[in-house]
Amino acid sequence: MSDLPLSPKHQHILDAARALFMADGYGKVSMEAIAKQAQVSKATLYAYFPSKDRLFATIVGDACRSNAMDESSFPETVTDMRAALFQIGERLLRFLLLPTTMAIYRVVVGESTRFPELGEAFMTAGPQAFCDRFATWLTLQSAAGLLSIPDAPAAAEQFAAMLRPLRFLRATLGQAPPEIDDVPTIVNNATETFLHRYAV
Amino acid sequence: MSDLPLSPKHQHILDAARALFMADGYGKVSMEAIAKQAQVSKATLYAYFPSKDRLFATIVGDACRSNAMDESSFPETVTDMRAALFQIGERLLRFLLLPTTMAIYRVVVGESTRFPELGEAFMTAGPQAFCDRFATWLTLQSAAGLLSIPDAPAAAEQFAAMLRPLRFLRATLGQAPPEIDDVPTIVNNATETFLHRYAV
DNA sequence: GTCTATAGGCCGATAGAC
DNA sequence: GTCTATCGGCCTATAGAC
Repeated sequence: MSDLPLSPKHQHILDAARALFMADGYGKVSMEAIAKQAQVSKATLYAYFPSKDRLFATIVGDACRSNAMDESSFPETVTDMRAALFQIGERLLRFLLLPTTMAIYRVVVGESTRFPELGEAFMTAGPQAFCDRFATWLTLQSAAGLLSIPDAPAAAEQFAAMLRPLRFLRATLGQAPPEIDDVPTIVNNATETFLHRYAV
Repeated sequence: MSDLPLSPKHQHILDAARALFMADGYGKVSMEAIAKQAQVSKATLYAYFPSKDRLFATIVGDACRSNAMDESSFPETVTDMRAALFQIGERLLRFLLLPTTMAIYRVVVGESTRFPELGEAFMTAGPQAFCDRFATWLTLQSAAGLLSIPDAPAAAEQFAAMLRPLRFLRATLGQAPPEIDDVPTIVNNATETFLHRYAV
């Protein structure tokens, strides 16, 4: 949230902790490993962060708040609705498949019992924020006569959900190659189904 | 897999370990806690299972293989396609929302970096198995002229995906009440969209 | 502020009595 | 087979020197 300039050491610690926590979760990472990665001693580490819990919550909470799907992801003027939906879907799916995004999801799900507040921060800043913006955009298109949508939030969620087939779940579990070559196929299929339901 | 009769003590250990692992994941649960819960000593625990890793993998692997969505979930003769799809979807969604199912998913996702083989077992026995059966069923309906589906596996995945909107994600993160009253709404919406796309 | 060194505790796993 | 008792190690967190 705050963009105060942090000392280089502070930043190094944050970077090291982020890398390790995102790769291995909470339990597998020790404060000793973080100190080593950040090239400081454990005592210095504890001078900056009062506990492992706090450091973890800070890292993951911040990561949740850095969302790449803001308002600029939705075109203002639409001439070709199919192309517009495809563009939105492709951008979202590529964002969801980023290693960073997948890592955050894995960590939040895995530690949701230990840190329930992270689940809330993740939902609010991530999926919920996207669907809210998308639903607003859909309502505008519907009002402009370009779509016929009775329940915009539900429609937004359906579209987003269709971008996560088995292939996506496999990536979540770390079983898919990093480069996904069938993104267009998935997005096309979602767009097609969406338009069959909600086109005018 | 094997249905050999296990000794009561063996079963008690499995039950205790399952309850604890499913509730708190791998790292938070100690062998001491499992022994205490099963009312045996740690030494006895280690007489039955060689290590914590093995015990965990056994528990989660077995849980993945106990899948509630088998062939009987798909009606053989269909008179009302909308009703048939609704029935399949409702059964799947209610299964997905079971505390046990959610717990398995959380644990598998959270420990997928430590135990990659669990992710594979989960996918194969769970989502992949369902989508395979569902795609087969869809192909039959398509051949019978009741649906028009170019790509049955993709259609099956789309339908399953539409059953997991934000509300479902919230449940995954432990933020939703156990009783979900809007299951019919979600399933209805998915069925409707699916039929708009794939009805004859 | 930053280090080395260590306290203090919990955990996984085992030895040995019964 | 089952127990009690304990080892060895790693962890979080801190004290004290510089």
